[in-house]
Amino acid sequence: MVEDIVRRWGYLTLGSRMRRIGDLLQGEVQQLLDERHIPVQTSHYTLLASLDANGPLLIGDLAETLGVSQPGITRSVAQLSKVGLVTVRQGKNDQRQRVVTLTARGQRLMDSGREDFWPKIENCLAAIMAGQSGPLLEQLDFLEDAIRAQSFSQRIAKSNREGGSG
Amino acid sequence: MVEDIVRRWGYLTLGSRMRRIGDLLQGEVQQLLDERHIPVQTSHYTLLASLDANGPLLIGDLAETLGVSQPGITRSVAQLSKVGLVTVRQGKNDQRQRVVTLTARGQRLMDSGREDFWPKIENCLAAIMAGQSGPLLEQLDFLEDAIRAQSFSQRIAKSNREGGSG
DNA sequence: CATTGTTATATAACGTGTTAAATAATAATG
DNA sequence: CATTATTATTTAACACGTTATATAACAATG
Repeated sequence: MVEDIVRRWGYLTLGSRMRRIGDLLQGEVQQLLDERHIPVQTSHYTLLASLDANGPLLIGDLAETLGVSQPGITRSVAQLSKVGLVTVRQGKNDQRQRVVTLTARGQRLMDSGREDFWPKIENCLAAIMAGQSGPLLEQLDFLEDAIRAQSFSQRIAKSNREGGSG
Repeated sequence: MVEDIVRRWGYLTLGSRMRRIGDLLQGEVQQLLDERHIPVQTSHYTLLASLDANGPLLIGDLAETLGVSQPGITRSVAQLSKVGLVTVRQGKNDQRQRVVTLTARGQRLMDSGREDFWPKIENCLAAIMAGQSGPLLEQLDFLEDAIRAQSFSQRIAKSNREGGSG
């Protein structure tokens, strides 16, 4: 049996470790989006949510808000525009600028997300991590195990059966 | 001023958050590798380290150990083989298998890493995170701020000046 | 022993991030 | 006002992960 190097080596491989857990988490969220037939990639969802929170933004502002590079935003916006969730128009005073705005459909998506989808994820992770307060590496072990043990989808279904509203 | 959505939204965006910090960390390690003229990508380094720890491994074993997909390993091994850090030979009994082995040069790289490079990273992160034991999100805030405040390279240079051996 | 299934690896196609260089609008300067 | 620098965005090339599928060797079965 071969051991999981990335995990055992602690800080030395923390970078790989965090990316790996990040991927896992994004996968879980993607599954939830797919189940709800929300036609969006997890990464794009964050972009839409930023527009929902801040109103129309420039490409550069989005890059700054989301902490990714500008070319990444250009590509995401192009895809979201193609599926009709955002529109892009030129800046009024400065014609270099591109202003990205939620369409009515995009806005509806965010409205329902705010009410239903977002709290579910928030609760799910809050429940997993409740009471955890120790060294980072231990909390990461715990989180990774928990995600692999039961999907968010299952957790949410279970909490619906038990609690109703939570 | 636009706020950092990924950070403020806590658990909802934890996936993006962890990937982002993972990328940051890998970038820091990459910088250290570059400074030492170690001609390897951070991600490849883990693969080499696994071979160092476990001895020769099959492609599939590497995938399992490192927690990445098998095609990813195939590609990494091809690149490492091209730069002469590993060799690949066919399995003796089972000709489908490919056995990946460190070359002498690869082994030397790992030997020096074990003595010099790895402890530096370990110490660097241990120093940053020393005493941190609270909710995951707070520790992530702390870690991200710390990395952005001072590079690993600077931290290590500083600790060399002060402590000598640490 | 030809056929069929399984296993180990490779290849292809894609997603999504990056940096570097190109483009085009604006601002600044002689 | 022509020229040069700066800024906002796009395009291109690459890194590296994924999943789905192809290939080729091995194992099992009639």
